[in-house]
Amino acid sequence: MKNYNPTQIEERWQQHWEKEDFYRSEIDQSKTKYYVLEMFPYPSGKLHMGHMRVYSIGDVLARFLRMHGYNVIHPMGWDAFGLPAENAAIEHNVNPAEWTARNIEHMKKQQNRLGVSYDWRREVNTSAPDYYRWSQWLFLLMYERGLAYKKKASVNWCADCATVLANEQVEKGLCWRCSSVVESRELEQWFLRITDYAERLLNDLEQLEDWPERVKVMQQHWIGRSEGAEIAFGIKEFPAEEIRTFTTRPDTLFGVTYMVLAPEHPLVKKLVQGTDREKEVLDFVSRVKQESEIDRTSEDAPKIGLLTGRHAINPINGEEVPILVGNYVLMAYGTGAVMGVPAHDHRDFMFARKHSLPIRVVIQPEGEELQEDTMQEAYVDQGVMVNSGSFNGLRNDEGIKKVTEYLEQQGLGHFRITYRLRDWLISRQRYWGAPIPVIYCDSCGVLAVPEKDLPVELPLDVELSGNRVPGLAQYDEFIKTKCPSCSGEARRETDTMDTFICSSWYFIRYTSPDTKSAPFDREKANYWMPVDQYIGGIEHAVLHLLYARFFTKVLYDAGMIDAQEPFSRLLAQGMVYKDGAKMSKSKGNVVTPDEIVEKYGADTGRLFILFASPPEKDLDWNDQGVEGCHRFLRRIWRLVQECLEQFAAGKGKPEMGEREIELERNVHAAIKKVTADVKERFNFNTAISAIMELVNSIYAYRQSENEGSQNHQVLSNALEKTILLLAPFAPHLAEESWQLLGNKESVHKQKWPVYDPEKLFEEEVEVVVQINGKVRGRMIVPAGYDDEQLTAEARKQERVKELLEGKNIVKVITVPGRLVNIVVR
RNA sequence: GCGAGCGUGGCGGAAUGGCAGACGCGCUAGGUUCAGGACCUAGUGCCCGUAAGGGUGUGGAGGUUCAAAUCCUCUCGCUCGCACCA
Repeated sequence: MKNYNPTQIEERWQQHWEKEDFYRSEIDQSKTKYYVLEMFPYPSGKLHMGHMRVYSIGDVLARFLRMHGYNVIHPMGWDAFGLPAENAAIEHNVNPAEWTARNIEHMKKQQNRLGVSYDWRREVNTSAPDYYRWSQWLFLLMYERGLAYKKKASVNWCADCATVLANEQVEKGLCWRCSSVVESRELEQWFLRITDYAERLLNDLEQLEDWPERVKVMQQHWIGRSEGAEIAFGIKEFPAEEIRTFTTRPDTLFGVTYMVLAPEHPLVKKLVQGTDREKEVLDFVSRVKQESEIDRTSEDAPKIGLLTGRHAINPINGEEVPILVGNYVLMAYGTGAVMGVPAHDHRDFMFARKHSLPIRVVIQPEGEELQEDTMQEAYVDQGVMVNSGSFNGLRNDEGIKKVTEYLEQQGLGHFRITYRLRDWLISRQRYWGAPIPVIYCDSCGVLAVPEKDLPVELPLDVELSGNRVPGLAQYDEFIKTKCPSCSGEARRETDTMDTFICSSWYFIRYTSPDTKSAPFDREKANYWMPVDQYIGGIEHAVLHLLYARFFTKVLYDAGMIDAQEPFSRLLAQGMVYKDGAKMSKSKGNVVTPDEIVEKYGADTGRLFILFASPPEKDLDWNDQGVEGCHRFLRRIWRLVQECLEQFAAGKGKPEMGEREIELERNVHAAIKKVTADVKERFNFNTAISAIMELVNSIYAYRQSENEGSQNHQVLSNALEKTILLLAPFAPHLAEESWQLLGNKESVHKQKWPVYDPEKLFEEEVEVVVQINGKVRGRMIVPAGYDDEQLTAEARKQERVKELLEGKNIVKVITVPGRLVNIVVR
């Protein structure tokens, strides 16, 4: 008997599949399409277990759905631009382009060794000019549609990465990549107007029924919609000016006892100019501006405020209240000015107590009387309006509406919706990215690069001395250009685009990767899109997944695509851990896909990764668990070998006895279970255990009869069905076994087996007998027994008779085929 | 603080109102092999018991139900996300 030699088998089939272009996908209107997509990787050159997990999940689905007759598209590509390539380039003294190309080549080999069924003809590489010309083209589309603009603003700056970052790329005040503290800087930068899409990005989350709730909640929170009112306060000392403030609680307007401006607020300077407050206030402002995001926004940072000496006029009652400048007010949210209502807002309360500002209760809870001087905390809940002039006695939720309506009539305010989401800052002061296709001309101003001049190519002969690749601002050749309007001398924009732009549309490019005249072919895109099943890490919940949704909506508005959402279903796969910790070099607990493939084969690795845990949960790598899966595959191998010898040696028997019927039943039960687990729940772990149980039962059958008295037909059918069920999980072993069993066509071109409900029928079933809900016995009865027959049978049981002695039966509950519960007193 | 999720043997995990612990790992015993970490068989939640059997058991406390890991209320613990957003 031949030994199971995964390396040999896997290599042979991989070559075969590659040669045959086995997994190519073409438009076929007669079939239902299914788009399976795993998030494309950054080509670091090293495949890790997280990759192996996501590809294994995607590949099982792709193979499973193909066997179901779907027209499956399953592409792969490279998120190739970005900072790490630059850093690696310096470290290894190679050009980023070369470094990236080399990594892609290597990683592709690693992926292929896993036996993943990609259609490589659709491969995309975001750093290739024929891809990024379309990223640039899409930028220009945004520009034309008024969605790309340049403005000077306070932006996030990471000194370590030497570039600015989008808000989504700052986590708790730290750079998402290198974790250094992010500073704020005033810079002129390019932005995309994602805030124009805030409402749709929020509302359409509802359509995404098959997205994990937590991802939707994260996006919801990130968009951060609040309803309220914008209210204009006058300024006593400057009658021509006003301070606009946003509040969600216009019902508390009578409770305003002060006004606070953000340090960056444009009026601050004017308010204090020439007064004795000027120096102190401006010093404070410049001090706060220097603080890092993390210091300034942490909740335990003290709330500091300074009086400006000026006064705001409350539009509802004409009251004058002091204006302060406070470090906790953010210029970027609302209007950069907050009306202080200490009685009904936690922060205002703390701030007022600290700075001895007055507190006035204007909402009274029912059955309670709040006292300003004894209150321990703000009252933020529902109540009745008091101290509020003609609004007294109104419930405060009514008051929100009534006060705003009143202000609206008076021209002093209006309803307003504010979002936490801010426009997407896309300029990057780095080399390895798609250049922003913009030209500056002294006489004509800011100009888009004409479409015919795309792509604006990156210069490839870069200087590799120093500690970073010089940005495009260092290449005179690149900068110097002609103005497309007046043909005079002009300068190119030297910033490149955020790599998240490149990954915001790659899934559409896959549908028509060779299209030369547009970013994608409309018809092809509309056939394949949207992605039916997207699989990737949760870390992109508000980065890539929000940006890609935004891009898709813009393309929809531009009439380029019919889909309004890019990803119908999303599976956020869990992380891979070992010994309870993330795999890392410093902990010495790294296991790589390469070692696993070498030692056990790809089939074993895939099987373990899918078996160890459901896909959305974290997975703890366990070497012994891998051994177990390897043993299982060997067990199948041996079974196939032994059966082949047996089939060759004799005929077996034709009769269908009890054991044969049982084996058939197990086959059909396994088909049912595996199908449901994969299709409906993505529970690959239980699907695999069902296959294991089937294999166990085949072994049991063979053990129970000597070789001559086994039914070869039943046995070989069981074996074939096992192999078909195994095919998506262990594609190489399944293919090899399938062919050994005498089949000519590939196992991966077969129809998925269908179970026969009649074969599942059991003539006799075991039924549990309970007394007062406790299991007291079991009995084997004909499957068709009804309630009465079951009850009668249960009462015949010796043990039951004993326990019923001297007891009154209150009632009997039966669940046919399952249990009888006798309730006694 | 707000939001989401989770809590089941020695371990990964099954069971979504009906036999808790499928399947796998580990462990124990026996068999087999020249030998083995290979293979086969049996056992394996905990407690009492030689056994039959009994008790107990899904973080904790209560409740609904003939029946609860599963539904409800409270509570404890852990993980993740957001966090001065006016």
